Amino acid sequence: MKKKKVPSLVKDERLIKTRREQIVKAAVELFNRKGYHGTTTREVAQASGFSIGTLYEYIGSKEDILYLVCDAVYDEVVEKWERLVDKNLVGLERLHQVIQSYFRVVDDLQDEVLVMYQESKALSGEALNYVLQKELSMKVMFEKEIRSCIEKGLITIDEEEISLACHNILVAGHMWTFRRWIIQKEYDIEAYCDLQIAQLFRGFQIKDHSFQPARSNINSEGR
Amino acid sequence: MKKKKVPSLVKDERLIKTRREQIVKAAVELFNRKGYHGTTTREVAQASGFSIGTLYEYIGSKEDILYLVCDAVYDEVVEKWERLVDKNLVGLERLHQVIQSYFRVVDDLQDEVLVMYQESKALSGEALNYVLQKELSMKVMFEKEIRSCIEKGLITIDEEEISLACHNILVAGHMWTFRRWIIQKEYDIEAYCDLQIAQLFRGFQIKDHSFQPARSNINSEGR
DNA sequence: GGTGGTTGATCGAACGCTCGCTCAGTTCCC
DNA sequence: GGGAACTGAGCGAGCGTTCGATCAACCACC
Repeated sequence: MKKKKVPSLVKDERLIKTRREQIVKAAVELFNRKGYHGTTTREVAQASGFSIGTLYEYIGSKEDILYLVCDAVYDEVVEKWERLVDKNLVGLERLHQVIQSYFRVVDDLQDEVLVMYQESKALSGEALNYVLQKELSMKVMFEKEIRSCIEKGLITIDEEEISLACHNILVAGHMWTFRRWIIQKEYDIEAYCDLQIAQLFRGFQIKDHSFQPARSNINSEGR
Repeated sequence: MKKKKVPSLVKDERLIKTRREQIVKAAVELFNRKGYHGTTTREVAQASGFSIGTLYEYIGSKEDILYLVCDAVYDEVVEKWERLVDKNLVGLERLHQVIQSYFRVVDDLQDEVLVMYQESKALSGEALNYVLQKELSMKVMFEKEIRSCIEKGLITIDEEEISLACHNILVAGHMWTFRRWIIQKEYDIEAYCDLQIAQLFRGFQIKDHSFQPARSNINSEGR
């Protein structure tokens, strides 16, 4: 018995993963359009391409869907974000590009980001904390970049303003998706990004006089 | 027949108003805590102090409650706001104080503001547009103040940045309520207000060199 | 002052419906 | 032919909403 396929006691792990990805994908679109509470499990099932019964083979409850969505979305955002950041950059150029990448990912994954920020509050207990923690960790990423610039002597900024600056970046991204009918009519993402970063950088006393935040151009690798 | 009381064909208007205020007050608290979809009409009735049957004497549907809430909240915010603004101020001091007043009202009416921003999207059609229009008009108030300062030659700011600046103020207020569990741990409202205004004003080229945005102190009339 | 009638405010059981979720049965594929 | 994958009718709970019953206040009339 060399390769006797073990009759798995559990269901095929890969299938579970695939099915859950289908569910998440359908759910993101629905939650984005109708909200978590406004979406029924039947709708999720139908949009995923199977019956309500099958849906419940892969999830335990409706809230599980939201949890899967938030979890996946966060990972997707962070992963895409990290892929966009140019590892060769240092100093202010790097800080600039990290923020720029964040805005671009937010624009690229609008539906996902909106759900992550808006619907996660419907989660309860553990799951809610878990997701909010993930959100916080994005803020920490910005904080690290800013502190790195401070340590290198590139900028000066009041200690109490660091955290607020990071909040403002996060929220600026969130708002791009949240009230799109207002902002997105006036700006495209690159203009929005440039203006927000310019505003943010005015809060830094910049010591590196050679630094000039370049206007955005489409030089990032494709999405 | 001097004072013959006319048997009113319609219900007592004043009673309707009072009852609706009761309903709105209870609903704000519930919507804030559990969201619109997460709140039942029975809960609203009980929290308002009467039965489900009576509730429906004063509203037409559940969505009516949300509409009443959004409408009332907006008016309350604007009214309190206008009362806080010192009419004697002009120029940059006035702009500064208008923004400061906005933050103070937002802090004072946290629950209401959060519901206004977060739950209004559950409205449909006309009602949604109506509320969004009211929201937009708050932004316009800031815009007017900024343009007034520009016309007076007090500040210079890129035309395309004006709208974004106003938008950022609104969002900063929203953020104060939306992520209160994290932000309000780090700052009190006055510190938050000072820092946000400082950040905003860095975006203006200030021509009036005598202007020094005073640190907040509790000099406004009591709430 | 007592009485019967009218009115408007309030109540809560009940209705019809939709929801999240289950499970006995079917289909599909190795 | 056996088990994994899938189905959808059906369940009970809970939802928004309705409506006939109840109650207190008031008025006209004797």
